[in-house]
Amino acid sequence: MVWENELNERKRTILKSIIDNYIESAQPVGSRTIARKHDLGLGSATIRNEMADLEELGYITQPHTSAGRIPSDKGYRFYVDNLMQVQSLAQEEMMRIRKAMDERIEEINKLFRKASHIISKITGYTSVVVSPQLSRTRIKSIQLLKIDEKSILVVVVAGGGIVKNKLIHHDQVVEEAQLAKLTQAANLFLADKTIGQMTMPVAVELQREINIPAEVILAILESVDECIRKIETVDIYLEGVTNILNYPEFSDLIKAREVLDLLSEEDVISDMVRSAAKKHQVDFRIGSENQIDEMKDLSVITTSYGVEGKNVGTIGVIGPTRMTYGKVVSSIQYIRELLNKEILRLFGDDP
Amino acid sequence: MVWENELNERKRTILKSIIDNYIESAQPVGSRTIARKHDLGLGSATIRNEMADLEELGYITQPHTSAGRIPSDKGYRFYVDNLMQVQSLAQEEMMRIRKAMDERIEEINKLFRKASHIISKITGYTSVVVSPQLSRTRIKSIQLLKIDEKSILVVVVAGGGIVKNKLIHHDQVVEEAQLAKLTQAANLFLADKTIGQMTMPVAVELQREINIPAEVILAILESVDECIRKIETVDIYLEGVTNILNYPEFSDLIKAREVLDLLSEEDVISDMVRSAAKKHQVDFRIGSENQIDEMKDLSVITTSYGVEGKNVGTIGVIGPTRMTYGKVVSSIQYIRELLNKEILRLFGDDP
DNA sequence: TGTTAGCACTCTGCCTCATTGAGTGCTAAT
DNA sequence: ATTAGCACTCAATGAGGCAGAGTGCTAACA
Repeated sequence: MVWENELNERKRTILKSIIDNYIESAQPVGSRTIARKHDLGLGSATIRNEMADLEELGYITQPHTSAGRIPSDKGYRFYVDNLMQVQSLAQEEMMRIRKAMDERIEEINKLFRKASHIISKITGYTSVVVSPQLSRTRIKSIQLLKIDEKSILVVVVAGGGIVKNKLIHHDQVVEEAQLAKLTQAANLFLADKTIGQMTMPVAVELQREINIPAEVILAILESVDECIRKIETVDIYLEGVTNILNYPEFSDLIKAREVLDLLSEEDVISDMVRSAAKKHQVDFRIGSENQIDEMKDLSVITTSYGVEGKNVGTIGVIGPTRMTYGKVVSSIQYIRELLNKEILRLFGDDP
Repeated sequence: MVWENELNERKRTILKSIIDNYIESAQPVGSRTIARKHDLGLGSATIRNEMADLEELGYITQPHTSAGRIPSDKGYRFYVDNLMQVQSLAQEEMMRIRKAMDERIEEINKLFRKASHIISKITGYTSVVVSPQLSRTRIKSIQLLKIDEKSILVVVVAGGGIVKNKLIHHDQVVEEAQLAKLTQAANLFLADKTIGQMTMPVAVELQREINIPAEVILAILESVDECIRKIETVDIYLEGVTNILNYPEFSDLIKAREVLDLLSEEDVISDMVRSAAKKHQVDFRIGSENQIDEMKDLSVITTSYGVEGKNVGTIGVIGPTRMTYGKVVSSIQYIRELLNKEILRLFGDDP
């Protein structure tokens, strides 16, 4: 799509200057600014000519005749692919992040929230952390507990200290010993097939064997399934939504509202962030590259974290297309590493 | 504070007209408008004089010399206390609400979220539902489960189908039978005192009796306590935050941002909504009556729901001081009733 | 042939000024 | 006690003019 050699060295330098400048100032940048600031030994008129070319090729546009140029989505795309320098974090910032992440957090959801919070603080944009999707195979055990005469608690334990439960009520008599047997049966089954497959016929057989009413067994199975579904559901930790109000591109209230509304829909976010990123890579989705129309002025930067390919979640930053890409990339990478370390600590060498 | 008889009948009528008008139009209202719209058989000049009085008494203010009047917080206060008519919901709206609440929801948190959502939809403001705070006395039972050689799952069950759990890791050997004994002991204790009191000395005694290492016992106790804390923690369901952007009083981006930031802090919200409302009453906090400075342009309307005085939570609506108080009151009351019914269904006659 | 100085032109942003309209307060008449 | 009338105030609106930033084009230059 983008013809790699379409741009010679000089055009690239100029394009980079324009974008760097625009990212910083949010103002259309003109030929004189470039000529003065980064002295390339060129006069403004020359740069004007080059800019005319860049515009024709679609990398930059003019808001109106007598204004400077601003990058187009295509321009940003070329920038992140070829021109951008990853701007490493200041020592002081790294300290700050490490310090914040260092206090041992024992609950995984708090860890994610914290990570998300830090990202939004450090970048100044909106951040998303999506928890890893745990797969069905990682269920460790199932427990059934008699709470009182009429209720049974179903507990499903997965790797990484994740536990979900559901309380069910019934009006049959069920003995503790019977439950224990059923628990055993369920766990045996689990080693083998998925619980979802353990339906009617199996239930009937169990009923004969253990003598628990079929409807109770079914209710239990349903609850187990629900717990598993809950375990498989990813959580979304969104932080710093109001940050976008800081940027002039959203000083229009209508637009701002549109974006804020968008960000309050969880499914949109999870779509948004569904990263195409390969391991250890950072993925960019710039402006109109997002499917959703309301996002044409937003960019999303994502990367995935997690151990050993399985069990991966996503970190993302959402901001205006005019984003400090270089800075965000390094932030996101740094936090990914810290997050990986913490997860390894929490999940351990858990199968 | 407000001298009930400070205002004669005519002044009241005029004040009510001003406020009704202002709530609708968001424009300062002048004497002629009043004279024309609600014909009280009075000329505009008369009304002008009355308005001058009302201003002197502090019920209304002038944004600038030649503008109409707008209500002050004191004015609104008098309005909600003495003048406001509760504007009952349209048949069609009641239908809509009932329909939305009618689909049986089995999980209590989903119920709250839904209720909150409906409130914000129907009123057009931001809504909060705070879950009931369950008290320590309502803990039903404690369960300890051996998950594997190195981990124990602590489960605490409270009334109303609420269950919290925590997984702990250790590197001692603990037998299932020992755990069972400990479970028994803990539950006995629970009937009596609160778990929080079961500390070191008791732990030592138990250790001798059951022969579980003291540190494991302590870890378990700590987890139990944490679960109880979690049960006691209220959840906050906030919906429609971006609605405030619809109102002209927040068309200033700085202000809007301030408010949005405020609304994203959970503890502020829970403070905000901590209702002084007596049972079946609706409580208003208008503008500067809120302690927080950033809220001087916001009003909060709250009421409490829940069964039989115990187990109460709060419903609240947050909006500009220029709020459609009459409408909000009836919405909030209607939804409270539906919510109460649902809760009764879910919690049943649960002790 | 590539580069650049110079110039005419364009467009936005901002300032000022006048006008309009809504509303008030006061006074005098009813 | 009420109100018509009038002078006055102030915000909002829009027109006109100016300054500044930037462009495109042309012609001259190395």
